[in-house]
Order: sequence, then C-alpha cells, then structure tokens
Amino acid sequence: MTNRGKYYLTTAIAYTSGKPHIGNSYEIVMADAICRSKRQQGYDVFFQTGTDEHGQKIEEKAAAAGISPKEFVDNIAGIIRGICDSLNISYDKFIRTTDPDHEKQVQKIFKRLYDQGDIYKGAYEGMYCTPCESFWTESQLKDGKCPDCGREVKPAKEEAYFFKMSKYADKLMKYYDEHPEFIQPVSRKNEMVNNFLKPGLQDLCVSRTTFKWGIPVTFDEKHVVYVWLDALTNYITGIGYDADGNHTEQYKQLWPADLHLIGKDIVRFHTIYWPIFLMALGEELPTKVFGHPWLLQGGEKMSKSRGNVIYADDLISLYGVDAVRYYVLHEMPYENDGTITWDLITERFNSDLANVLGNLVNRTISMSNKYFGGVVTSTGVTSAGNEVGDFDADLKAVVTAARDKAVAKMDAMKMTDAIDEVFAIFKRANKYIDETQPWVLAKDEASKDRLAEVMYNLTEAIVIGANLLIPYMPETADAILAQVNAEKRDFDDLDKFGLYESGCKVTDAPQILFARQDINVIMEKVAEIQAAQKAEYERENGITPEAEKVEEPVIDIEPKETITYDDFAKLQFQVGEIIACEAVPKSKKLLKNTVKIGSQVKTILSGIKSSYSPEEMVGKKVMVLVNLQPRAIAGEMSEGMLLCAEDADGNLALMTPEKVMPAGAEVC
RNA sequence: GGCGAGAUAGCUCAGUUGGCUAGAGCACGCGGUUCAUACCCGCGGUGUCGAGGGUUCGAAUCCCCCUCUCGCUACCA
Repeated sequence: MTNRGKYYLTTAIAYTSGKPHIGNSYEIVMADAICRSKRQQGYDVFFQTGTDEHGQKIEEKAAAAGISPKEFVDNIAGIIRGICDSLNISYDKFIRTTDPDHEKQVQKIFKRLYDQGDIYKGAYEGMYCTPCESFWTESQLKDGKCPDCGREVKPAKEEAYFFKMSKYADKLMKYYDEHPEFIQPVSRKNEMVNNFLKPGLQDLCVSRTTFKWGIPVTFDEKHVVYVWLDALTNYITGIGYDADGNHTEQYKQLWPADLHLIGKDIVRFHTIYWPIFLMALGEELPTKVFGHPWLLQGGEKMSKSRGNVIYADDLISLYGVDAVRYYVLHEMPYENDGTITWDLITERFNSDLANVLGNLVNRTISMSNKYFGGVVTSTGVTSAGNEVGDFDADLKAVVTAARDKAVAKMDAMKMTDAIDEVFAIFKRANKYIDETQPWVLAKDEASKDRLAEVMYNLTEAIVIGANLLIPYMPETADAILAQVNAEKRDFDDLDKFGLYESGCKVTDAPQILFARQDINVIMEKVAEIQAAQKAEYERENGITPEAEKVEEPVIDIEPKETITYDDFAKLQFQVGEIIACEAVPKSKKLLKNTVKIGSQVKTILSGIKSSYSPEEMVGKKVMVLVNLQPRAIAGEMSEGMLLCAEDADGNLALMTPEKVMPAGAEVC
C-alpha cells in the first residue's frame, strides 16, 4: 500500500451538559468516514475526539442533581463515549478537558500568554443583571432594562483577564488570503471577514470569576480559564504539546492538524480565536477548518419533555449501526441543514439498503449457488461484440471508475455524493442482471460458460463495491466480503476489475443484510421509545410529586422599595375568566385575551405565547390587575394585566385561584 | 431586536459564470421480468422554480420590494 503521510483530524469536543441527540452525533460519523477512507488510502491517520467538561452550566446542573461537577461530567462523558463506540467510531484518542495533563498545559499556556503580554488584566464594565448573572452593554439594553428578563440592571465592574486579539488581526487576514482552502465552505470565510475582522476585533475576555468549575488561573486563583482557551487547546494538548517547548514526538509528527471538523455555529471560534491563540504560541495553523451544517428533525420541534428527541442509540436499536451511518452521511447536504424523521430513514433504509444493496448481494449469491454450487469462475466469455450492447464493458467501466470519483467527492467534503458514487456500482449491477438474464442463460447448457462469466462479473463488482463501502459502512462491508468469501483489497487495486480469485466459493447460506422495515411496526416501537423518554424526563425534572420536594431551586430578585398599605389598596385585583384567546399576528410573544370580569368583558394582551397556546388559555380563571391604565400594545388596547410567576428560564405560570371562584371575585 | 440562510414535482433535494422543451432519488402509475428481501429493469411530470415589480434578446439564476420558514444571537458552552 502506498504510504501517503500523516493525517490528523479532530472533531469538536462535545459539551457534557447532557446526552447528545443524533443531530450532534452526525459530526463524529462524518469524521469517522473521512478517517477510515484516509486510512484505506494509506495515510497514517490520527483521529481525536472527546468532551468539553467545564463551565457554569455544568456546575449548575451538577448542583441541581446533588452531585459534584466531576461526577456529573464523568457520567455524561461516559454516555458520549458510549455513543461513539456504538456508532463504531474509530477514534485514536478520546480527550477530556478534565484530564490532568490537559489542565496542566492549559494553565501553562495561560501563564505563558500572560508573561509574554498577550493576556492582560483588566475589568469588565457594563450594566449587570443580578438574577441573570449577565453583563450587558448600554446598547444591548431594552428600555434600559435587561434584554433577557426585563428586570432592572445596575452598573457593575468585574475583574477579568483579556486576550489582545486586535494585535493579530492583520496577520490572520493575511493568512486567510494566502490560504484560500483554510475555511470551508468558502461562504463562511466571508462572514468571518465581514462580521468580525473588518469591524475590528474586540479583545476577548479569557477568564471568569462567577463560577468555580473550570481550570484555575495559577497566579490568580479566583479566576478560572475561559472555556475557549480551555477547549480549543485540546487539539494540541491531546497529542503532546508542551507550553515550555518539550513536545512529544507525536506532537512534532502530527501538528498542524489537517482538518478540524466542526459545526457551522462555532466556525468563528475555530477560524479567528484559535488561529490567533496558535500565532501567539508560535505554532503552525491547521490546514483546513470545515464548518458542516446540521441534521435537524423535521416537523415538530424537538424537545425532551415531549419525548420526540431522536438519539443515536434508539436509531441503532431499530435499524442497526450501519444504516444509521448511511442515513446521516447520505442525507447531509454540503451547506444547508439536512432533515431526519422516522419516515425518511425508513424509506432510505428500504429503498437503498434493503432493495438496492441487500437484495443485490442476496440474489447474486443465490444464483451462484443455484447454477454452480456456489463456485464463481471466470471463463472469459464476455459480451464483447454483442449486438444489443457490451454489458460487461459498461459494468466494468462504472465499477472501476467509482473509487476515484468517491474519493474526489469526499475530498471536497461532499459526503452524500461520495456514497452515491459507490452505490452507482450496485445500481449498475442490478441493471446488469436484467440485461444478461442469467435465468435464461441457465436454461441452455451451451451458454453455461457465459453464465459463469456473468456471475463472476457480478461477484467482482460486489467485492469492489464492498471495499469502497468500508469508510461509510464498515460492518456491512465485512459482512458482504465474508459472504462472497473475499479478502479486503488494497486501495491501489480498487480500480482494477478481475482480481476475485476464480474458482472461489461463496457462502451457501446467504444472510439478509438489511431486512425490509415496515413503517407501521417502526412507529409502534418509536411510540414506546418516546414514552420511555418522556417518563425519564419527568423523573429527572421532578415532575412526580415525590421529587418535587427535592432540590427545588429558589430565585432572588432585586428588592423594590417598601410601599404603604394605601399604595397597595390602590391596586384592584379580580378573578377573570378567559372566554376567548387568539395570537397577535405580528407579535412573537403576545396573546390577545378576552377576559370576563364580573359583568364586564376586557381585552388584555399578555406576553405569554411562549408558555401558553391560545387554545389552552380559554376557560382558565386567572388573577387580573384590572385598574391598570389601558395601553396600546402592538396596535391593540390592553385593559389590564394577567399575573404570572416567572422562573429563571423565563417559563411562565398563570396565577389561578386555588379553589373555584366566580369571575369578578376580588383578590385582596 | 440584530445577523445569516432558505422558499424548485406529493416528499428530500440538485440546478455551475443568466441560454436550447427545469432535473435526480424516493413515492405514485403503467409495462417487462422472476435469480432475489412483493425484488429488479424500462417508461411516465400541465412543477405560475414563494408573491409582485425591474434589468435583459433571454431570468429558477442578477436587482428592488413583499410574504413565509429556519438557524445563530448571550461574559452560554
């Protein structure tokens, strides 16, 4: 096999705040297909993936679960690694940002950048919203209040470390110009230049003091290292980078990375901050960063509380690992997001895998057994000169061209097209069977040698196709090769037709590779999966009464000034019954309620669309502030206010009387 | 609110620098075939290329405007 040198590929590391759904697992499958392909081609591949395990969100989730952050991330990292393994991902290293050697290097990197003046101590100034723990600039405020929760903000100052991004902006721009392949798809490069580089790079805040679950800054312990400096550096620490220059041989051999495979949402961090960190460290920049699109669930919004999130393990249990790999690779366009639904995957499974591929292998082996006792022999009796057409030559042309076509598509990161090039072999082989009609040849003893050649050609086509399938569907490739009793072939030979050993015997008991799926049966199983998921969600989030007592978070808000009883007495509250409700067309948040209060009927607009649908509003008895001055909102007059409780996430709960009360009853 | 992407056949999507009767796969219909997993092969499209305007000899493709959908947004990671 030709040695083509090293190839170092990384994926983004997965954030350990929860179990990733299939849309998040897509990237790792794509990475695996690329790595398997490169290995097959003769590259010395190193494939790194892993988990990003620090941050405030994890600290909070762990606290809510009553466990330490480390216990929390150990659990999730295990789940993520399990998903990788069940998807048959051939990673060489699974790095965790809580690995001691990584943490140590991050601390050294931070110190070095500080010592050489790229990181400086400053202060973050702005308007601070205490409940949201967020800083805002004046321009971000909405009516002078927090744009997230609408509450009061106050000026505040927080000590922080900053990285001098601006210092490297020109150098980065130059690098872009000299390396047009650096950012892919190219459209993303323009976004980076126009949105961030041209307006001028802001210095980046690279430390935090608001939470503890991070890597401490060695010389200033109340700070932890900001996530991106922690996470991005995994690409070098994972292979033995040392901030003092004592790199491992592995690092010297592998760096710079050949490809960072990431989601399109984090292109900015990988094409601006990461290269600049590397420049500051004096390291080479990666060759290519590809920001891939996402695989989204079609139709309804995905949410765990509804139980309709699609996870890799559920898909695998229904379709098998290779079918899942096939689907995500095949349905992912180059720039736009792809779609996944149970209907779509079942359709693809049946038409492509069961019908085209599985059935081809099965019918071919069956015929070999039926006509020749399973022995496949090349007799050299070709279709050359056939007046109807030279079917053999046509078949061979398609088969021998597939390798280079597929590799070219893959190098261009067009996964879908790459797989299609391989499947073109199987489609052509099916057509070849119709053209040559083996069952007709079998009826005439005189055409037996021709029949043997036809079976040989089919078997050879399948062998080459199976070899080309290895990067995408490794288990299936093995299963096919085993059934036709063939070895894996050297990549350099995959454009050569006729290497299948004549006289070799295929299995006498062909196995169904992909049994056709009935969508109705699938949907029954899906219903079970969804019910289980929903139950799990409810258990985890304390929907059961028993769990409600445990760990209910509290919220503190800014206290307002004390009021007198007279102040309070000015407010008139009554019970109102919602007798009609509709969404306000031009608004994202507003519902227009028709509320019966005693014998009056008022129109009240309320920003609760995110928590309530118009249908479920009707019939509710709610608490209403009735003597609020009417005000026009979104072109409608609103004559009061519906009272709600709001949690930290902005979820709303209407205040309703605890016993049945008539519309109009005073609340006092 | 800001930024971005998109709207093409029933479904999922291709359509290169504007150019011949707008394509593929799936689904559907008809025909063929029977080795095979009711499979395979062939044939089949009157789609206002989201609406409306404009530029042009010519627009799905360029410009303007409108409508709708989606993604991102954050000192979240």
